[in-house]
Amino acid sequence: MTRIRLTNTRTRRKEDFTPIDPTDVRLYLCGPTVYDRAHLGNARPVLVFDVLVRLLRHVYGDDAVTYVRNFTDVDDKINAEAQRRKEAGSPLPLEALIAERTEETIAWYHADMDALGALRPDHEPRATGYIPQMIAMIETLIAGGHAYAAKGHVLFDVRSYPDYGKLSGRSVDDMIAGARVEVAPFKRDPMDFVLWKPSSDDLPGWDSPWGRGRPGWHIECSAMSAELLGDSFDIHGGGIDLQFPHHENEIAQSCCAHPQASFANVWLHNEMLQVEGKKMSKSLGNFFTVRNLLDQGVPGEVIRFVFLMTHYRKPMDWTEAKRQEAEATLRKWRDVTRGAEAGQPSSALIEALADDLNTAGALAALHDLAGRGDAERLLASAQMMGLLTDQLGAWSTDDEELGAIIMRIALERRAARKAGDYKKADEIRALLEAAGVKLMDTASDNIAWQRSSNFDPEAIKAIE
RNA sequence: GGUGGGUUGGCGGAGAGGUUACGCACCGGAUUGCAAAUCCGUGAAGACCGGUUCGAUUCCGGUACCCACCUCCA
Repeated sequence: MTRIRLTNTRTRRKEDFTPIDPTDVRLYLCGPTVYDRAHLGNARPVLVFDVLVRLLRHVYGDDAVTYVRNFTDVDDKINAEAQRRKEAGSPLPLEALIAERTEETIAWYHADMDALGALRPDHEPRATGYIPQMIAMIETLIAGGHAYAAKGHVLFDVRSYPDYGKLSGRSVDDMIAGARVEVAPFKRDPMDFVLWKPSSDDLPGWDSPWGRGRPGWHIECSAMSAELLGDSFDIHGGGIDLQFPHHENEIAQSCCAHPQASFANVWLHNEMLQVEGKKMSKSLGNFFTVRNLLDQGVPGEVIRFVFLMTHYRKPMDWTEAKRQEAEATLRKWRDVTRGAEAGQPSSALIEALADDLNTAGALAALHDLAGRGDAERLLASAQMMGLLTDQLGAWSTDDEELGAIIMRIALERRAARKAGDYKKADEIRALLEAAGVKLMDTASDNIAWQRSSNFDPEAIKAIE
């Protein structure tokens, strides 16, 4: 059996992966808060876990993996958007506006991640569907002396959990020293965090032993992972920015509520995304969503390829140059594999992926297969990484009408060449090239052409 | 201030204490009416300063610079 190695944030080491139950490998990925379109950075953990799940299914079997990714649909940003619509004159009640917002955002998210070739998880729980489990867990924490109610809130008592801070390598005292923490007067310790908070009448709320209120951010993941994967499961992940406080708090809640269990054995964290060397932020004007890229005509498969070029534990830079390189490589590989049947994935590829998801190394294995013209294995291996799938291939097949136009122009050029009129032949070639079509003369006299990055259908039509 | 990570050839980007990463670009050759594509081939690296070692880009320490987190954030 393939030995999978993963870098575990909890131990800060690359370790052999040993599932709790090889017939049911269980993973949890922190999913989006559904208040707006997914930005490009949101795609990174999704793609990391997508490759991981494909690898685990390959090694342990298609039915031996359970993948959970949540939707956070209780959040003040969602409430704010609903409030905005209400104030803009919507006749719907606030609860309906909130539901409307989360529903449309989830549909966008699905569409955008589908476009990147990411497999849907086995379960996509929503926080609002697990409120009773959260309340039960909070009651357990209070009973165990790890949480306390104060002024309609329930807070987790970080001093009650000696390992608090272990995941992120901080001590409670260090954090207090330098942090700008909001210190509510009813907190026993400034680092105590909210498990439950009261809701005013204009906010969504649920009845609880502490009055009408809503859960804090972190408790949902603890409750939902326990419900769907058990108190102990294999892998938990997300962006490195979630390491603290979100994952630290999840560990505190889950381990105190289930002291006999291990919670997540392996913690995987991906590094952040940059754009042209800078942090993606609204103020720098380089903030964009997955949908923005798709709408600009960047195929989802190209976006996926660019992400896979960089190891998940390193900062990844989205650049125009990479986009072009990815597109050119994919076109070449799609040409090589056109009409081929998928064979067996190469062992070099599996080994690269099994070595802490070394997707860059795996792409090198694909380059090797392409170079040797091994179309069957290239196809199977690329598909292991979610590339060269039928689902993602539409962008690389050309419009028939346009193809016919190009063919007619190319035939005219061929006639000119045959007649020895190289001046005319070269002119036609230059015109096509300016419109993004590269012509290639072949020995067999067939017409062959490729698009380049400046491909422009209107310009091509204008030539004829 | 605290914590964590990074610095590899023109660019992107991996692994490994000693043997070619790989891709793109470049250069040389084959091929071509000329190109393109393709094939063959040559170059080119590991921030800086020390240490360990027969040998370090790879391990350890220090310095510089960069980034992230500590506040909603994947």
